[in-house]
Amino acid sequence: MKLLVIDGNSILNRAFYGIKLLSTKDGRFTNGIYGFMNILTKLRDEYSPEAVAVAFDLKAPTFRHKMYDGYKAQRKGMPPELAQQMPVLKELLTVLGYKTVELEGYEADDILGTLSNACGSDDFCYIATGDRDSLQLVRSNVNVLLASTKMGKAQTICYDENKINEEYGVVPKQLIEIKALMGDSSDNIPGVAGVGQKTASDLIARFSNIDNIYDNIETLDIKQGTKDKLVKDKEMAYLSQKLGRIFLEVPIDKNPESYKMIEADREKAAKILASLEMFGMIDKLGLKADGETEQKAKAKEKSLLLEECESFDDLLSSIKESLKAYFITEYQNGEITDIYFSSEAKIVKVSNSNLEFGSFVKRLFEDEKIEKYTADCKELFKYCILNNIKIKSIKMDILLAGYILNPSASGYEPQRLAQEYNVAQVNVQSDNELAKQTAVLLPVCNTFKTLIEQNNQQSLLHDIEIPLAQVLASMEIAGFEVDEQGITDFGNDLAQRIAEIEESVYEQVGYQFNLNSPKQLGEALFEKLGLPAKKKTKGGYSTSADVLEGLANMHPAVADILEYRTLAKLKSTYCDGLVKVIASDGRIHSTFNQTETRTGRISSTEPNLQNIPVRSTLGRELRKFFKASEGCILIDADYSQIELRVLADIANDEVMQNAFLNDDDIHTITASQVFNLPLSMVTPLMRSRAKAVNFGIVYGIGAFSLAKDIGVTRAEADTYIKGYLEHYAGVREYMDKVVKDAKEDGFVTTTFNRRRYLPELSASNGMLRAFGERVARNMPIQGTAADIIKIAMVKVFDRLKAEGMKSQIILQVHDELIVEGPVEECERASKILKEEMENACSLKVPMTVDVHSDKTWYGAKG
DNA sequence: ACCCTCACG
DNA sequence: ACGTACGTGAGGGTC
Repeated sequence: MKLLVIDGNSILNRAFYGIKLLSTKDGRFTNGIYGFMNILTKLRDEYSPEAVAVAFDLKAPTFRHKMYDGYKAQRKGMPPELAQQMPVLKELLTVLGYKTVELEGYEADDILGTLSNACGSDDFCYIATGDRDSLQLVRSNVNVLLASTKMGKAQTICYDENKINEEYGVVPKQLIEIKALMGDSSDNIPGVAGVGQKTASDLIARFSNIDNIYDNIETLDIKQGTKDKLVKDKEMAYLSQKLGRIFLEVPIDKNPESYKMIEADREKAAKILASLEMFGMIDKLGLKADGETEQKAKAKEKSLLLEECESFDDLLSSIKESLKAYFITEYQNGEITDIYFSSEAKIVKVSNSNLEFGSFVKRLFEDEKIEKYTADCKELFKYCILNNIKIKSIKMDILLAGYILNPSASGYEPQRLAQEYNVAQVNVQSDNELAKQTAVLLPVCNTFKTLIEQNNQQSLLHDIEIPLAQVLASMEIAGFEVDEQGITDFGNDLAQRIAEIEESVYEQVGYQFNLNSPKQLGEALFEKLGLPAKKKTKGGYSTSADVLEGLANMHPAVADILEYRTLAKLKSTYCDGLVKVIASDGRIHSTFNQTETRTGRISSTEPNLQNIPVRSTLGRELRKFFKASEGCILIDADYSQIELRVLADIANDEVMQNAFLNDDDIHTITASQVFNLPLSMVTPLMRSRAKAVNFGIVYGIGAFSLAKDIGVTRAEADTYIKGYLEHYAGVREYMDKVVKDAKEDGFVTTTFNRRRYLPELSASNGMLRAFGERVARNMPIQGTAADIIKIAMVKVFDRLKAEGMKSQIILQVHDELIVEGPVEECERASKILKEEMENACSLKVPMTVDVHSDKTWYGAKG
């Protein structure tokens, strides 16, 4: 009989801490159960046990507590987020046909020991745990599968007798003796004071056990100091031995046969998993076939056929009957290879195999009466723009809708969405991946339509995100012209200066090392040069710029290192990095991701054009190489203080609104409020501190961080914040209310109904909860600003098109739009930008936009 | 794969 | 006692 015994508490703990907090929409935490089931299925697949027992600890004190008051004394109980998952896990395991074992007065360890001990020579026992204590149980037919989360990835290492000898140099039973001497701080087992892992292992390797040591202590060849320690704590050593020895005779059913898995109650198991929103797990455990809900049972009858399209005309007329086209498109090198259409009855694959295909696509896409339901319309728009097709009536994009419904999801593939939203599964009689994705399109579209309406997010989807996808598509196609030679030359100049600095640093430190390695740099600065190390990171010394700045006047090498860092960053990321991605048209075509950020902003990758240097004089130079093409000009339009204006609006703070209505300088006004002085007495320093407070407020602020940011004491920072909230009473009220509402609702929203769920708010971990609260305060502000510029982008795009202009948006940087167009359109385009951006929506304060134009980005950026 | 650092709003 | 502002992406080092 092959038996698998699992330390339930230990594995659940590993699972819980191994992955980030997951919760259902109504706030029940599930990450522990999720991780546990993953580990369990992995073990089951890998070791195919015939019987499985899952052992649990109970809260009640054990025989060890009676033996020693201090046992596990300082150990904290499990956090409620984990505790609440425990009964659910036990029930789930039971309905899945696994035996759970627990007994008052004993730990899970003792149950593992008892069951493994009961295994005879015909049996083999695997013990799965995350606790090294169980290694003492290993023998010829008992192995321990030790779960660990090395490198963030869950893995199990199998320990047999050899492996233990390799690692500890002793036989498994001697591990008890080692623990007797060294103790176990996590269980509060004392051991012998002053004897640690190393000494304990050496002693046991030489003398086998503590009896041998204590019986012959006078004559043994041990250092006198160690001997004294051993003698002094002899009693503790024997107590620790007792506490550390796993008990092998727990009064439970010891017959391995009794733990054979029984038939799972599939329906119940599927129901539990569904209530935990673990639809993927239902699949993984194969619970679907006869475990569906009624809805799914209906769908089960559906198993669609995959057919090749034979006649474009026939397909088109059948689509015209319903006036709805559900399809997913596959591309290669900008060309469509296949389109998969789904209907209630079948999946039809249309291949781009002959000349008729182009006209079929055009007839379909341009037909306003045919509603399009699809996934990833940005790619579709790109294709249409490149092929001069005016696509109309996109009614649904489940990628964008999925993002709108939950911007924190880890992916938006159709099948994943189908699972996550418990949509009826539709089978396809084919292994074709896209056909499978297409099969769920129709039901997902139907579900999403309802959900989007329930959340009142129709406008967000239809008026903002779907139209925006076309704008982003055109921006990606347009790209941004750069001066390749200019960047290369700039990079070469940097390289020269970098080499000089490198040389100088090596000379000052006294040896060569890799300046790019924070580890080696830390050693050089804090060990070789002996500079005082203030901050530490997980890996060692922190060498970040703010630490180095504090050391700059203590050693001349520090300033060199700071300069090296700046130049190396410019060279590698911006010179080398950008030159690498210049396309054959001399332009850089970034990808704009519309479903990446949790706040509603877009992001830019390969390359990221949203973080081109601007703050430093030298870095800013790079923008001289971003230029308008021949005969064209760049127009840069950016919102002034958009986030604070949004805050003034949604917090309904009259003081702040008045400042914007009067077109006052907001930071100066804030300074006069915070420092309680007339405007005329605000100094530049006060203004800059007030500016930091304004930023801080938007981010959800803490006095500590503000103090660090502007270099004042924590108490001073605290007075600033207090003063701020006193004068901006509306802001104070908003900040409290938004957190309170978020705790009730489980999510926050922007003015345009974009949502972000915040399970962190119900965490018991104070840090995590505080994070949730800051996010609750920040997301509506950052998100509303993101919504506003998206609206503006759509309006600008439509206007430029409607007026037949050649000018087009080529980049967005969160509060800034860059348009490229013929010089002669400059004036008109500038006006359009300003108008549409300022009037994208109406807030209780004006939104002002600054517009500049120039041949290069450097010049156009005001 | 993850950490550290640093570029942007 | 501990860690500490929101949102991103990229490059280089380290394990």
